[in-house]
Amino acid sequence: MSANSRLTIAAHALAWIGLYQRQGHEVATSEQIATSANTNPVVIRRLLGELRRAGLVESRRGVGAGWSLARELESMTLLDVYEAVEPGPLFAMHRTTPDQGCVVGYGIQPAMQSIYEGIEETLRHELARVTLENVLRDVLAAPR
Amino acid sequence: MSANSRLTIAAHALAWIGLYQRQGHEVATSEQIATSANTNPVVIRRLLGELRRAGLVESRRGVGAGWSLARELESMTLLDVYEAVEPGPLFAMHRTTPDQGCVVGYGIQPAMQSIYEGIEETLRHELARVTLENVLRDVLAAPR
DNA sequence: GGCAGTCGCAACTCTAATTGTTACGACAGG
DNA sequence: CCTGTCGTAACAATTAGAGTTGCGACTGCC
Repeated sequence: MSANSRLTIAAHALAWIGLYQRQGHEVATSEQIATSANTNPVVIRRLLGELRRAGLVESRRGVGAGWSLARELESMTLLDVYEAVEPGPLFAMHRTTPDQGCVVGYGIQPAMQSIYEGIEETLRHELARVTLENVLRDVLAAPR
Repeated sequence: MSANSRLTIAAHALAWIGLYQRQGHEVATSEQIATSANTNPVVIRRLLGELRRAGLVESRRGVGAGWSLARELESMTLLDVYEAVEPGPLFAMHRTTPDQGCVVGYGIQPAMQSIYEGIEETLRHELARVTLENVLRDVLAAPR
């Protein structure tokens, strides 16, 4: 599983913007964030675009353009970020419909679906317990 | 996320073998299971091979060959299956190392790592609560 | 009004993982 | 020896994500 660093990069970007603003700057550019995350500015803009749609950040255009937080880091959780950047469910069903003439083939999808839903609900709960403020604090607490 | 139906297919196969054995048969072939799951027998053999390494199933070769359960369905949980068939962690880090000269780039990976570990631990707990016997019961309970 | 810096977005390539397919040797019972 | 099935390797097909390039849109400043 998981060739999927979207949540990590999104948290990185938010922590970076938050810290930068606390240092007195108004906006951060996708270029600066991309340098810190060691990736391409367009990748950052795409992710931040999804976060903007979710109401977590804002962007300005024109000269002195860039990104800023739409809310305090304390009020954002990893669940907000997860829902903004992760499209699909955690576990997938069969990619082709199983044999509906077989008892197992017929019943397996509803069975797994409801099991998976319960698990994803628990995952959401866990993600909701971590705020981006927590993340930034942990980041700054790393020993040098 | 998730172009990943391995856990689903593995659970399907185990439920199928379990039910087939309860109907009095000794072994199930990868061909039969593949028909029920609507996929290729080699895909099933590969998955069951991983489950065999984990001690969940056994295989016979020669004439009358096939697969059978190594333990009762009640004693297998989705966690056993998950660990047998899913290689990596749920969430990935950056694919390239972030800028170690930046405070955020330096601290983000340990921070996210420890958060993710806690979340995966919770996920494991949830998966361990569901036995394959539960799955088979749910499968058979599907309304026709 | 023109210039410069940055976002917005589309289109494309590159890479990696999973799945599907084909092929063939190994094995065991009749 | 023949047959059916596993074991496994090799390769193609599919998909998702990440990376790149290009260019129009926007806005503050000169």
